[in-house]
Amino acid sequence: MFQCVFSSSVLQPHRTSCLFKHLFYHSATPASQKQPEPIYSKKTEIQRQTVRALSVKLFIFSVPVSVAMMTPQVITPQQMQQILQQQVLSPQQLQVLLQQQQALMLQQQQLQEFYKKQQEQLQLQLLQQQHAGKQPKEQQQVATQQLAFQQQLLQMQQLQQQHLLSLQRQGLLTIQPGQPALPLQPLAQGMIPTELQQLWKEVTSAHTTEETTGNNHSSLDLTTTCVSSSAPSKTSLIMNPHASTNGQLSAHTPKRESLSHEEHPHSHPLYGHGVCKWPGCEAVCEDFQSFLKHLNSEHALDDRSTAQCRVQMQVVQQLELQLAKDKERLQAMMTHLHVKSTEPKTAPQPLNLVSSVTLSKSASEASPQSLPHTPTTPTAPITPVTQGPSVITTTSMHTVGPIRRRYSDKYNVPISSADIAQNQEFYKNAEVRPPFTYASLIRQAILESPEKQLTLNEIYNWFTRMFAYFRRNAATWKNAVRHNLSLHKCFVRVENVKGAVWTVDEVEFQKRRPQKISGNPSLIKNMQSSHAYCAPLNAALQASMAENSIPLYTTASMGNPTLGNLASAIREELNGAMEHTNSNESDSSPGRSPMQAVHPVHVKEEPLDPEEAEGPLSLVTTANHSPDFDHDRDYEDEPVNEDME
DNA sequence: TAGGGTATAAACATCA
DNA sequence: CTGATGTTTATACCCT
Repeated sequence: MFQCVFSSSVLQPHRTSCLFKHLFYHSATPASQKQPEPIYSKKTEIQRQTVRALSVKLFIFSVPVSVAMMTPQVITPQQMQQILQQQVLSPQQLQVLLQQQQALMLQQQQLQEFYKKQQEQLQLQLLQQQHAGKQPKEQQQVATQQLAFQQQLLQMQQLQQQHLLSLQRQGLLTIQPGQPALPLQPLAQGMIPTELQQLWKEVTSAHTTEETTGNNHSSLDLTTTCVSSSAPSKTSLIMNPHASTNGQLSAHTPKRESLSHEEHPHSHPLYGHGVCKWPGCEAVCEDFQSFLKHLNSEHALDDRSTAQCRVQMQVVQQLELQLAKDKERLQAMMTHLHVKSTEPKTAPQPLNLVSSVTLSKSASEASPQSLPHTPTTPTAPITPVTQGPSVITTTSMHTVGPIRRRYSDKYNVPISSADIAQNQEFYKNAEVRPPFTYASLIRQAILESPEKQLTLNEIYNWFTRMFAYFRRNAATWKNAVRHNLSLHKCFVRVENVKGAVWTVDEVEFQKRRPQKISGNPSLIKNMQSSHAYCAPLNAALQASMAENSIPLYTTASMGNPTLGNLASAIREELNGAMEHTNSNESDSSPGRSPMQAVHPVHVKEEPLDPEEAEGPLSLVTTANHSPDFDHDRDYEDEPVNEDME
């Protein structure tokens, strides 16, 4: 029957997003034994993704990725996720890569130091020239030094290119020529902080005086402006060789071109979609030739270009700094957790860096039925086929049979936001037990209904529709559903014409969670930052994204179905919260239509289920979930005339 | 260790 | 009588 219902039912995915928010706290790996692995995997995975994202960004900023420049469309969060998820590396691989990266950064830093000195010297000389009159000889010297800069720059960029290529080879970066799926350039643009963009304008307009009047202040200003917290001593300059294609240094241009544009002779990191990508320029260039012309004329080696390069350098440095920090964190996490995780386990558990974050519905879609009956593989979900050799730690859990799942990690191991977003589709197709309590699911089902009320059978249907897992063991989970409906006071049975329906009494939530944040717009942020399950995202992805002015929600709203869902879910949650904050009267039973003769057969007075408590906007509060809400549920039947005829 | 929360199982009642 | 729907109790496990 349920199979039938499931297969024939019409999905209503538009409202399901909000479920996962609510239920998130209840998220837990229903494993019956404690498992450090999932913890390790999830957090480390996110950290790893952060490092990866930073690497990508870093390359975007520092190494022109020609292909990336060709696709100026806005990168979608999904694509970002793609970027983040595509590459699955073993910790060992990761370590090697990190070491490589660090070595490279070291080299780069040394070069930067060199540039800094050279630059200061150059500025000093320029100053002297201004005061003492221009001497052709010195000018030549300057030019020679600039030439040296260029060469050094080239070396550095070559190093980066090599590293990039090596990364690509190892699968860490998947920037493939002609792969429009990963338009990175917009990402890079999006990452430029707004202040930085402002800075570009300032530089563009006021560069000359700054650069000429103070040989040291200008760079400092730039530094402090765009890098608020990083070492301001770094005034080194990366000069784009292309900025120097104005003649005297043209000899280097082909060399560089050959580096990154062999395959795409007309692609240029500073040129994309007919627009000059020089920071702050965006001049329209019909073709590549005109672009080159523009480049040579407008972005020649002068003070302005120098200053702009400096700014770009700061951007790169900032990213490098962040990358280094995140790498460090990741290393520490891996080291720490690896040691820990191997301790309690009998068998050394491979690090599951492929967390559920990487779950894609593709796997489940591919063969949902072919999956072994694993009712107990909670959040160690069925891993997508795409995982390949990566290690999965289902850790013998999926053979335990239909045992009771324990949400041991309920408050400790948050599912990442990516999980939230992906869960919806994932659980729809994969027979993975959703890490949510029955009560939460029931509540969600009811709240998603147009009338905010469902019959028992409709609740059943919702379960089977939304979760492939509930296509099995119907007797078990249906019994549980009924049990929960009866047990929890927040579920109110009302009789209408058609029969009995179940509603959710949101008032009970309010009673229970007086500390709930009321509809404060900033709540979204708070929820994100403070809620346990959002922590990983904040700490890692969001940090790396938001700090670079990638507005999570803006991005989400740009079309990513997953993050978009999250955003909308939170919005929805907020709305629901507001709705029900001022709705002590109106919407205690949301779907209650006036015409329905409401006969709450069973008035349960105290909300008991903590799951319910996380009603709208209880994200934060639920994180501090205290189990003291469940008192006085009255088991004793109040003889309310139960007119269940 | 106790208490609370949840899942699971099952007995029982009611009703169409 | 049977199946669906509810209610209640018992038990186990996990977490705080």
